[in-house]
Amino acid sequence: MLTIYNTLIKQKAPFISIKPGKVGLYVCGMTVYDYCHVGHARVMVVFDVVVRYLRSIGYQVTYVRNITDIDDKIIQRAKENGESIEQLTARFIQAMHEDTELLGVLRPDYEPRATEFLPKIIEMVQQLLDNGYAYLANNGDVCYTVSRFNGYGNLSGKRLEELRAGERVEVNEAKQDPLDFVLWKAAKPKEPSWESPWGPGRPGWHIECSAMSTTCLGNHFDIHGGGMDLQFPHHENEIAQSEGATGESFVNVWMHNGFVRINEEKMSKSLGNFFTVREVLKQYPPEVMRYFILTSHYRSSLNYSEQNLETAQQALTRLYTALRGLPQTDQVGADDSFQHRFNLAMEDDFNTPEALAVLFELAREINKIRVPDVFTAAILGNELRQLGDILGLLQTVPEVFLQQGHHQDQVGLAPMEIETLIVQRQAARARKDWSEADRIRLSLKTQGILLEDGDQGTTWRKE
RNA sequence: GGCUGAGUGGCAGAAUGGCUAUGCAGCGGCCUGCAAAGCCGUGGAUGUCGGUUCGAUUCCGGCCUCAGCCUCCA
Repeated sequence: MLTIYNTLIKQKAPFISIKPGKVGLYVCGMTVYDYCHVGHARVMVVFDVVVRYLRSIGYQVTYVRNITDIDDKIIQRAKENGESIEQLTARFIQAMHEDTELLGVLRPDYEPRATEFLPKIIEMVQQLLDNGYAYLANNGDVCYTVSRFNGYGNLSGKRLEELRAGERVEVNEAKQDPLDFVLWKAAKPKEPSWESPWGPGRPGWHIECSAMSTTCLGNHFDIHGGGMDLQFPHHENEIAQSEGATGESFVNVWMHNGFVRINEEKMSKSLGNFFTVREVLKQYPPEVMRYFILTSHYRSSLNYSEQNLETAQQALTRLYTALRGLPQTDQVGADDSFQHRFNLAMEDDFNTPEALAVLFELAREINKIRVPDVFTAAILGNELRQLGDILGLLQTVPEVFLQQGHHQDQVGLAPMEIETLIVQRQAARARKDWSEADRIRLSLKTQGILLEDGDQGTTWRKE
């Protein structure tokens, strides 16, 4: 039985989908004005694993991950760059697709963009006005009346009085209550705008997600996900808007992933301490980054460091080493104890560190049995690949992974040259010229190439 | 200030009211021409002070420390 931690009730609970066998999942994607950083990568990878796992246990998942392509930051960045908003967002959407593809993140079933949903957004704002949850402020904005919505603060565990007591609530004279938030912003000169019953303007920050999610998945759907920082106010406001407009319950399960940290501090745009995905991928294979993300539970924080990526590389090397040189087979083993334990880990709120531990035990079993019984080892290898696939790992040809090396931009010897040296060294070994054999091995090692003499001859890999 | 979460071996990171996580690193052995990889074995941990209990790292309470949210942020 799959259990998922639900932020709404602050505990794990058995997952029961609204429609049997089907899951509607919406994840807040990116605001596209810059490259993906490691924090974005974490959201993408974590929910990719959620989708893969749900599908692996038989659910038909409709996965929606939006793109926010209109907001203050985008407008500002486009202005700074002297390019149009369309050019800017197109560029970063393209970049995001490149990054996620490298990371092995499957495309969502729908990838709606805010600017494609203006009619729906306007309709929802009108519904909120009609239902008495919103008002037209004297500056032309349409604002949400937070105090009218029962249960505001349930998701983030905040109470209205506490929020009011906070010193950091923005002051805006047009709002009846400082906590009210903007649904529709009246256009300022030279800003992009759309026609609406309240004059030209553009959507507020939260409404686009309400519009996109309910359109793609219906007014009431199963799971909504995103980073912890979206819990408040973004998701809190989404609930207020959606339920206020539709009159229906919005989402059953809210999932929030933890942050990526650097030196015990949140990685974020505003702190400027972020690494972009493409920066990191210059140094490490994408699968290493993916593995690194999955080494901690999705709700925990994940500390970004070179050392942790190194360790990830080594760990993945161990798994690929077990897979290396196994004969091809389609056979499935009779013993499914590894599979069972893997599933126990995953159904416990997607416990990927525990699931990875099972993978290593499987690898040990393969290494143990491969000499006496290579056939059984091959079957176990299949299982390892299959389980790895649920995590989006281990789908590379082992030789390719092991020989691609550490740093992608590193120029080294061509494989042909390495093979030639290996042949020369074999000859030296055959005539017991150990010093020559060791010289070749050492000279390759200084170039990051490790030679390993095995039963089947000498193989090489990069350090 | 309010609220939330966390503190596990050298590092990373799970789990658990009593029994071996796992990976990397260390140590010993096997294997190897020597290595590497692999296998076997091994050392080493639960912030702190109390409480509950036959027994707590695990449950409860205080304290300390850290992070996050309360403002744009995945």
